[in-house]
Amino acid sequence: MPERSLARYPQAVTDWRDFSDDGLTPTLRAARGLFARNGYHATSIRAVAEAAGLSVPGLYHHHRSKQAILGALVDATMDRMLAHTRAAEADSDGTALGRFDNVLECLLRFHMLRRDDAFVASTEMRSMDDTLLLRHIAQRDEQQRMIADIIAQGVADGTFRCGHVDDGARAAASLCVAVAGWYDPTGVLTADEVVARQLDIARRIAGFPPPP
Amino acid sequence: MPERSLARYPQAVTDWRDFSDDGLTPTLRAARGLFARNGYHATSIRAVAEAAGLSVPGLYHHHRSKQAILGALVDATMDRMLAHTRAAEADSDGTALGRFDNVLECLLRFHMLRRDDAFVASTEMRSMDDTLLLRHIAQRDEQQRMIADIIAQGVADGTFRCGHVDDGARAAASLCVAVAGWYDPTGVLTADEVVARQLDIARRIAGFPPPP
Amino acid sequence: MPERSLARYPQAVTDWRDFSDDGLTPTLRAARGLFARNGYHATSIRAVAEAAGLSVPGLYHHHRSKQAILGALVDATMDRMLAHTRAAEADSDGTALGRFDNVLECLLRFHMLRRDDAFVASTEMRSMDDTLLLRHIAQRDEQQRMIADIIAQGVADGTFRCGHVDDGARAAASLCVAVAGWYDPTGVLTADEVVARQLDIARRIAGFPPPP
Amino acid sequence: MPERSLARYPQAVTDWRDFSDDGLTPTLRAARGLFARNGYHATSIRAVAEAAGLSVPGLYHHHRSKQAILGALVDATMDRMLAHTRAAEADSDGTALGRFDNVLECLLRFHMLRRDDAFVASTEMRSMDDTLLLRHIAQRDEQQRMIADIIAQGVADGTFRCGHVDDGARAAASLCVAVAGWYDPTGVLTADEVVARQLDIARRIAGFPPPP
DNA sequence: CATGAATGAGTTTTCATTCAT
DNA sequence: CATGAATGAAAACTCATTCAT
Repeated sequence: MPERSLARYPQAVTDWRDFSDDGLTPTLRAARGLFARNGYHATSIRAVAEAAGLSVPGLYHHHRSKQAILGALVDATMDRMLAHTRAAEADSDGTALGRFDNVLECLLRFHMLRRDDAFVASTEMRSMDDTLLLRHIAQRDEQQRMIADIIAQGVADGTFRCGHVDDGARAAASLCVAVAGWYDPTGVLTADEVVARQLDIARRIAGFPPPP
Repeated sequence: MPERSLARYPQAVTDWRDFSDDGLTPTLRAARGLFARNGYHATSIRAVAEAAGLSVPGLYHHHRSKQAILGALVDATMDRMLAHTRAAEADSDGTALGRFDNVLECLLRFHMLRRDDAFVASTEMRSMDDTLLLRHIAQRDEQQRMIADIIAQGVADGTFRCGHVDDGARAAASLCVAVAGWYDPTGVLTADEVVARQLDIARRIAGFPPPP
Repeated sequence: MPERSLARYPQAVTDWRDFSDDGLTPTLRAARGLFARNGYHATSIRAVAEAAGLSVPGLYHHHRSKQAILGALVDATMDRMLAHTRAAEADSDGTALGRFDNVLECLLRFHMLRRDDAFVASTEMRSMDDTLLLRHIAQRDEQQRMIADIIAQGVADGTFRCGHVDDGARAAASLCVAVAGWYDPTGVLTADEVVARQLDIARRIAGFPPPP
Repeated sequence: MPERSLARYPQAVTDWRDFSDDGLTPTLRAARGLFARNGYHATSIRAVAEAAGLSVPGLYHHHRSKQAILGALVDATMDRMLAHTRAAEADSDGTALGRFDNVLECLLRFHMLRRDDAFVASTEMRSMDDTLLLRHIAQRDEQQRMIADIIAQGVADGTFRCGHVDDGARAAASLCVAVAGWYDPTGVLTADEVVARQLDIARRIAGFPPPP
């Protein structure tokens, strides 16, 4: 049974830094690559089937429509993102800075290592039907609320200085999302170095260290 | 003759804060709206013609292809963005902070007031043919270099503290681009308030004020 | 073994007015309903399987093709129609009017009570392959010849007055067939009342009572 | 402009016996033939286009969907049928028998000479969408009411004897409709002879001449 | 510039049917 | 018989584009 359908919530995250297994079926992997490179509407179902090594009706055996493929992809992506960032937060020391660093590092790695998945999820919002879009937005907002909560803790205890917590959280999240658009795994910088640099920027967005 | 084609470089910018006139033909205005809402590939040439109040052959009288419409739109957008940010910089007091504030405020206003234009230009890169894409990237990079130069000046004279100038410039530029994705002109905050908040975040990205 | 395949000729008819048991397998019952409502070509084999509570390969276990399903349905319908009308005739007093009334009443009840079966058989002639079509036409013609013989007897002995016996037989048969298209078992008239009214019309078609 | 779209109501009928001009566009003529021979669902839009000498998109230039083609065909058919039967009635001497003979003769000729049109309209009711079906049924019912009115007049003045006027009208109309299913213009009988025989049957259905 | 007509190549989706297990 | 997977062929329909008038 090669195309096991994804459970909505993946098994427990053991290492929140590990994104080596994408957990996707061949079909979704094929769709992800094509959607990322050409866009949803510029990708034909024929091309997806071909890339997945299936005939067109074979593909429809697994997914009832092109939109359903996008849905499965986006759901898997957002589920994984939330599951990992939650694990990262749980793995922290509980301080504002500790939580912030873990969650932001996790988000950065996710957008670097699951580049195409993340790119599709953030780029194809216009291509999602209403129910999928609502689900996606809800999870995106949940992610930002998580960051906002952390910043608020830091502002309260003096770790951060940030006038508008929600704006800061959005900017920090956007910073991570943007990484999926330019990060090149074959580039000169190591992944760790990229993470360090972007995390430094994220900290400044949150107002760390606070000026005197 | 309602559809005067755009000169490649618009007339001199008299007020870099003023984006009230988009300088677009009805056709480009129609295409912009549809491309922004539905995406390039999900927009048919017929829909553009209809929204522009033209017949299909009439539309082809003005633009030789669908791609040429995207090209004209993107070119106009990037030309205007660069022209305004250059004017904003020239209008500054020449200090690093003065140049930074003017350029970033200009970029923010551009992405807020020319929302759809900016959104299409940044979203439809995958839909651009090679020559258009190169042109677009060159102008985007020029814009980022401009910011990087300013940050570098500030780092040199102690105004900013920023370990990696290029990363900072990209993050600041991305911050502005992201605004086009969420800014709602009918929202509760005034445009000036949004600009102030985002400019504050941009300054922190550049490392201002520098911690002791 | 729920899906016993039909013998070509059903067991002897004990009561020619009784159509309570259609003698169909679940598959044929499902197909009949869908063919009647949507038509043969608008009905998918998957829909038939689902309505029959079978899997698609399970359905193919019983019938070698979609066409074979139609064939089994039409054959069963025509066999039953002929068997019942023959029984009705045999049950008569042998006079022209007695034979006519019995046969026509039987035909009318058949088209009312086996509505969908009759409707499919008469409506889907265009969907039958050559051999099935020939079989169907042969049985339909046999039915009409039966009526024509009866009318001819009545014309000969003065019971009926009908210039063109074959035309009359066809018109009488068509009258019955048409009933399957409009009869509503939930309507205000009882089945017996409908039979009486239509039989009256059929008699007039045959020229009974003859004008002086 | 080869494909003039049909006005909903054809020009005034000058000779209600004349059905030589079908007033159809080449597309509708092609569709009519294929729908009549193979049925709506068994006819592909490709086949219609080919038979009409058009490419597939060329066909869609004239009709927005396959259903719209059926609609145009059925509407034209029913409009023509009603227009001619009204003209036939108006052309009568006003007596019940005169009206009846004219209207029924007209209906018979229509179903003989516009065989395929009539056959499609009566056979493809299951393939019509709701609005088209309602329109079709309304016109069919109007036709039957016309016949019922005439029979009622004849029953009132003693010309006809018919216990249930509506049943008689339906049977008479069905008789005509059935003709489209079996009439063969190349057969041995002349059209006039067929009309005469069937009209004779129709009169008997209405109860003419009344038995003493 | 509008109208009207046209088209090759493409789109997403469904069909009847088969086969291994 | 069910499940699950598969497929060639075809379905209805749309695309960007062109051309004559």
